[in-house]
Amino acid sequence: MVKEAGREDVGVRERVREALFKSARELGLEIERSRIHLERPKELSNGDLSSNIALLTAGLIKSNPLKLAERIVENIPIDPDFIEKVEIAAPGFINFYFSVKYLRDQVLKINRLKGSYGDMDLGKGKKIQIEFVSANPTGPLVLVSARSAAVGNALVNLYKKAGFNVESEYYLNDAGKQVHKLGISLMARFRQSLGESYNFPDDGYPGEYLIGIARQIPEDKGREWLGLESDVGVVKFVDFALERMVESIKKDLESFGVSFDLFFKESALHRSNGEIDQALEIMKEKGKIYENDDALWFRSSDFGDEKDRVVVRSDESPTYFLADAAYHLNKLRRGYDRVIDIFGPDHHGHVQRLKAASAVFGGSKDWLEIITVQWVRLIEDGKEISMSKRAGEYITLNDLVSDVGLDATKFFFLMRKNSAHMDFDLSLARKKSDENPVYYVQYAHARISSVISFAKENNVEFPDNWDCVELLEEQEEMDLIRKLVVFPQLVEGSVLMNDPNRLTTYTREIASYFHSFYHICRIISNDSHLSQARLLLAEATRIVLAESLRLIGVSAPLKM
RNA sequence: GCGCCUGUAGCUCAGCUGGAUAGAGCAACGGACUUCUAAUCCGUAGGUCGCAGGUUCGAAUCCUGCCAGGCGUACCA
Repeated sequence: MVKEAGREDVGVRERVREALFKSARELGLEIERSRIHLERPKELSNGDLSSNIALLTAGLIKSNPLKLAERIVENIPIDPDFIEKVEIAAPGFINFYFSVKYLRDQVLKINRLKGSYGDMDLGKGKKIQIEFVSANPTGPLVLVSARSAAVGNALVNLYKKAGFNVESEYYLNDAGKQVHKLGISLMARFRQSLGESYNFPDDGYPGEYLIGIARQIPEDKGREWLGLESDVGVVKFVDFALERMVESIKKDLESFGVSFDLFFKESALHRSNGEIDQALEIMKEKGKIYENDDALWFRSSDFGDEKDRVVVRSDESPTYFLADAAYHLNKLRRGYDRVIDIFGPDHHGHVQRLKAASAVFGGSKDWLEIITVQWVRLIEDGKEISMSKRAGEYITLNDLVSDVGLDATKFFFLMRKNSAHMDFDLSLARKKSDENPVYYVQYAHARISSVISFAKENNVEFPDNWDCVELLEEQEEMDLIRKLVVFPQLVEGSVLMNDPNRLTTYTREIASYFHSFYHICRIISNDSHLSQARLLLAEATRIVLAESLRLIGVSAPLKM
């Protein structure tokens, strides 16, 4: 029932599209429904929805677009309670205006549906997995990972709202050379902690966090590990380091408000006759493997990759790529209808080869979608903060959150589209003032909450009879409602584009429209019916704002 | 060299997958609080949408070629 209502909102375009389609067909115009494009004009004076159907088709029947538009409009079957006015504008647009009744009804609908407003069934329960962050557990989470975390988390929320059955996952690279280096680095730190003058390995991880972890190793244990044969001993250090690193990454993500259904360990794929072997076997069966220079190569270039990729090295060890391919074989077997990977920019070279592997394993063309989130630069007082991962000097997720706060961090990351390189302005994010867009939006929510409690104190209650919305007629009221009713489309659009940034922009617009309304229209006044009507509108705004913020993972404070 | 991303107001960025007069925030300037939160509102100013072609009724958006920046281009992950 609730879902139906949400779908109907997205179906607004569908209703208009259908009317256009029927009218056009009456005129003998054969046009595919899907080609009838409806958009929201920038200028309110151009209506709430606009169609370019006449412009598109006039050429086909050698007619003037304006005249054709007129004919289409003449006998268009549309409910006047829904669309009040249909106008034609040069050079041939057909503009639709929502009726005032329709808009007022939406205020009531939002009040009725509350947080479920905008829920929809786009996904039809399809099972979809979103994998993100997946940073190597060889150090604390850095800025790009933080950005991926913010984006991934928001997408999980959005897909759920859109009716998908979503699982979130973190792929843990707990095998391979980098992890080995981590162990060696920890061993070095441990030796140093014993007072040995031990040279730290050149290609080790020099960050201070390993010094801290080294201190946690009980001295007798550590000495025992050093006494073991070097291969076996290093593994002890690897395991210790991994356990602590994973623990701290999980903790950091949790305090960032991001959780995962599963942390999938790469090592699970490496067991004998495990998925890595099977993945290779399938590639061989499909004839996509050949040998060269003692190594095994995968013909990813058959699928649009720049060149073929090594899957088994000449020393017979599997590459990272083969493990990653095997991981996707595993995902495929788990029966997801779709899988989304969120990559950092340093991994974009992997996109084609992974898609190639998925195709070989039998995944359909759209089964695997890869989103690339771009780099983040930190700016302070107008200058870039330089970081060196090599030297172990960098700002972590934790540093950032404790500096500017949880909400500002997420909000800032989600203000940009994924594919845009972003400058994170620390000085601005830090400011708890009107200059900071997060507080602008949160302030609107706090303000509404405050008005609602003020209303209660003054015995203005939410009405049982909702007829009072008929008193809503001011320009600011209508403009605000028009903004609110777009919410379901925003949810849908964010999902289709795999980018939550629109929603963030939207929260700023809602806040702005509300503030204007607030200044022009006194909410709690001597007119009790009008007060109730405006209270309903304020509450509807609060609901949409709170739900939008929830989706992007930002809190909606009652007071500020 | 090749591939991916980016180039829009002084700064940071939107621009709804081709629409109508290109929009916000910050910074600048001028106004608005004895009444529900001034962390707010209203107004002014600010543009060759990197450059050049092309596609069409119509281009910031699509195509081609340049220019600039970032990243990738390992039998590392």
